[in-house]
Amino acid sequence: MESMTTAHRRFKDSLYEQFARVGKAVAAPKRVELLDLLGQGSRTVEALAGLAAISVPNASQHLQVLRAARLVEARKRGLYVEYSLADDEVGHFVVTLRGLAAARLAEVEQITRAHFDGRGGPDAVAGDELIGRVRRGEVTVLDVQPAEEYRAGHFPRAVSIPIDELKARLKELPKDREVVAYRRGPYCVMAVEAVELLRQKGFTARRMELGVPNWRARGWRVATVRRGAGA
Amino acid sequence: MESMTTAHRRFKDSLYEQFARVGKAVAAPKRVELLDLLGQGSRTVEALAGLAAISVPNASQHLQVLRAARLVEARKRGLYVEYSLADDEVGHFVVTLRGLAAARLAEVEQITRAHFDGRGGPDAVAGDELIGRVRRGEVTVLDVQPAEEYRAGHFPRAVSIPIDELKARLKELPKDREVVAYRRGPYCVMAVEAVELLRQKGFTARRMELGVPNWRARGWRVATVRRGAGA
DNA sequence: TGAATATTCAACCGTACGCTTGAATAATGG
DNA sequence: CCATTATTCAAGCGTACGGTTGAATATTCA
Repeated sequence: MESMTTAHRRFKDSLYEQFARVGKAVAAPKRVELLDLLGQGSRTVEALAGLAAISVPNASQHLQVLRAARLVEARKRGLYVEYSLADDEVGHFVVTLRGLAAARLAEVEQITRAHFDGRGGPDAVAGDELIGRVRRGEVTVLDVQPAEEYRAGHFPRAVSIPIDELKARLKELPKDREVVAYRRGPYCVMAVEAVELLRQKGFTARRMELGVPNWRARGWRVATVRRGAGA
Repeated sequence: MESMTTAHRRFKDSLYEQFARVGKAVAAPKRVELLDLLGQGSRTVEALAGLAAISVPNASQHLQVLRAARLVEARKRGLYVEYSLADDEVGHFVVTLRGLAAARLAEVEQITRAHFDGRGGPDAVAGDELIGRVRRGEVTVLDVQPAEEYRAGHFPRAVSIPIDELKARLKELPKDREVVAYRRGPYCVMAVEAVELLRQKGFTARRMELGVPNWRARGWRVATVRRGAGA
């Protein structure tokens, strides 16, 4: 019943060895962080080292590991070396990875909750107080979930820009209004990143406390029409 | 500009440490293979060890690593321990992982090509000879790509069953006819697995030589209608 | 109770990994 | 040409990992 020739075994072994190459690439926390940062755009080694809070040589060799796995590409620009994701698919993979971790590892929620509980919630804004300000046009609500999830239901008047497209579509957001980002679930990992990115780019940004399912639980209206945001 | 408090650093570090937990889980080739096998259904430790060609204790501790990362679950059934994927999302993640490796690592294609070139192609069937036999109803053509890719274009009269649903939907395939599976691209990793699974289950199965893009290049008709296969 | 069996535990070995440190290698600018 | 700067190379250190081997732990069945 089993056609388990040794040739077939060798074939499988070398195949899975390749698959594990990309697994190894995301086996180190700092490398995942680097991929995440690169998902927001190309950066130099020094910049990445600073953002990830590691030494420059350390960042360099992490990047070389990622390059060996073909997940990032290096391009020499003058005195600097600019690293970038090798492919959009890499970004999607990292998103999938984070999503799986968030879905399966209770620790992720626990850690995020502890962090924001400790700091009270200086950048968290309750949906209740928000809904009125949105009506008055004082604030832009940003949905950073994947487009499908947005379509399944979102905050009234929210603009949909998935987290991995945010960098490229920043110009769609008005700079003069505060931006409130949200993501599904009580621990909004993506929203945190979105807020950080927005602040880096000069926006006034906060994150929303609760996600879509919670609104439903509260009986809020959940729109299904797509609005704002072009391209 | 950077609100890089040490608290925030610690938060990020512990968060990415969690993400890397699932990275570490797929950093070993044999663990990826085990996940792949479990994607086809629950199995005992001994069965997995046999299929992956490793010792039972080795399989056991690999499975414990996967269990620590919450990717698999163990359920005691009598004298055996039955392992299974903890969630469908895990299966999707593995598919994404394989897909990324296949897309980015030329070695994957090279290895697969070398394997099937060496063995001639005993289980490979050319699309040319196939198209007539399909018309005559002598053979079932199986599209194991994700449903979206199927919708984007597929072999005439092909039945769509994504590889990760194949196990559950086997009964949709007629057992009396030969099954020819295919996947996009010249190296059909998924197709190979599908063929193996089908043969295990008593089907007569082969894989198709070329994928959708190649048909287009050859000017074949590529249908867009969904046919066959229910739920 | 006791034999049989599936799985896990525990100790061990060689290697690879992540990180640091200090020197070497490009590329730019005076 | 030399100083400067960004990056990489190279060596070293402690730890963790993948795998083997043999014993210990359940659970079933007689």
